[in-house]
Amino acid sequence: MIFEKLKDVNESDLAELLTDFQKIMKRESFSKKELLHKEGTVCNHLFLIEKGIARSFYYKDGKDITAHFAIENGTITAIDSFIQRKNSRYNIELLEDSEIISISHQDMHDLLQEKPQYEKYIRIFLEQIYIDLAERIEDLLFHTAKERYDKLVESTPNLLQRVNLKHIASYIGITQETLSRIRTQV
Amino acid sequence: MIFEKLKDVNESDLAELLTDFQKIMKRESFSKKELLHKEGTVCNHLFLIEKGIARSFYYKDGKDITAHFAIENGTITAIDSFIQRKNSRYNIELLEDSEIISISHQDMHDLLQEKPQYEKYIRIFLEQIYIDLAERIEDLLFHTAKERYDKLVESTPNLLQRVNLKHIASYIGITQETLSRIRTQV
DNA sequence: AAATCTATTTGACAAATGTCAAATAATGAA
DNA sequence: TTCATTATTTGACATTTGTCAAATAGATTT
Repeated sequence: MIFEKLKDVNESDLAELLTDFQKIMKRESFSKKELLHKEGTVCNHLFLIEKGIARSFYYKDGKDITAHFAIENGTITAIDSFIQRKNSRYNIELLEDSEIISISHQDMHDLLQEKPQYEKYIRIFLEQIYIDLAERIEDLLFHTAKERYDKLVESTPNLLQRVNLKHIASYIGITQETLSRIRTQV
Repeated sequence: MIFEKLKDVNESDLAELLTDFQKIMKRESFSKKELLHKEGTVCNHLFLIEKGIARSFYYKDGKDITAHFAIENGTITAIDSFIQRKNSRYNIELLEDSEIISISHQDMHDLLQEKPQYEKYIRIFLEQIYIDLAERIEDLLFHTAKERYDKLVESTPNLLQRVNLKHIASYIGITQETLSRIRTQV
């Protein structure tokens, strides 16, 4: 299932939506370290990870900060830019050789114009990612670095094997050294 | 303008939407300290603040944590519960005597069934609040407590005069004592 | 395998923030 | 106004996390 966030919606409606979305999806292979999106430009695509792993990141005081990871069946884009049509501060980078499906903003916009009944699913998608984000805020506010780390490991067990420690560290808002120390604690 | 987040959309479309939404809006007066929503129940309303101020909060290890403030023209709900139709961890409390407009989930659902063209506006609304939330995450991750405080003061200057320090402190993720010290620094 | 590059860990110390208790200030009720 | 309650500030100290430098471990290339 590609639109992971829509998995609970009515299946027959969804089938039609998928058919229409298939038409505007473009599948492509990319190598590790390639950028799907570069900062300073408007992000015109929503990416679905079919195989592989991607992260969005940006630079804060010269430091590379991971904002989001996406693995198989997940989605990623420079969300602020994709929504607001303004230049993005984010880069999107592949951390493994990957198979990526991309949907252009324009195509999606056109499809929604043509079939406004799909707005509902976009709305549901947004609701889901909003909830995810709200949970992340709670996490940052009310859990220690160790708790955040444990929670991430639990929710995405094999992320650690696939991603550098420094990316995990910046994602949970701590330095690499602190994360290293946390891991060795019993 | 009540739907603050929709202010950039096409005005003629919006006028019709507003007319329809007016029909499902209920205006009510509440006193300071009243709860618009109580934790442990499903939140069935979206609230618009016409006059006054509200906050959503919950308890973490016995401590009262503010998740969100809403002042005039803003919206508030127990968003996780409103979206997912499950019991909420949040309470919504009024911090002043207030005039509140409420929209029931059911009425909104029915209206969207009847006029699916409005889905688009809900989508835009969600996009906007998603961006707000994403900014809040960046804020928490990459700004010091003092920077977060200054930013809040700048974005909502009179919040301080209207809200207890402890609520501001928990909102920006620090203790009341730390906030008190931050404020006296030059 | 050796050399090189990259990732992770460790040490020593500094800075930021938290905790708990108490003092002071502000507010609201009698 | 006075008293009682609530809000804010301050002090002393503990804990968490950051910074910078160096050491070690692991991976990749030759």
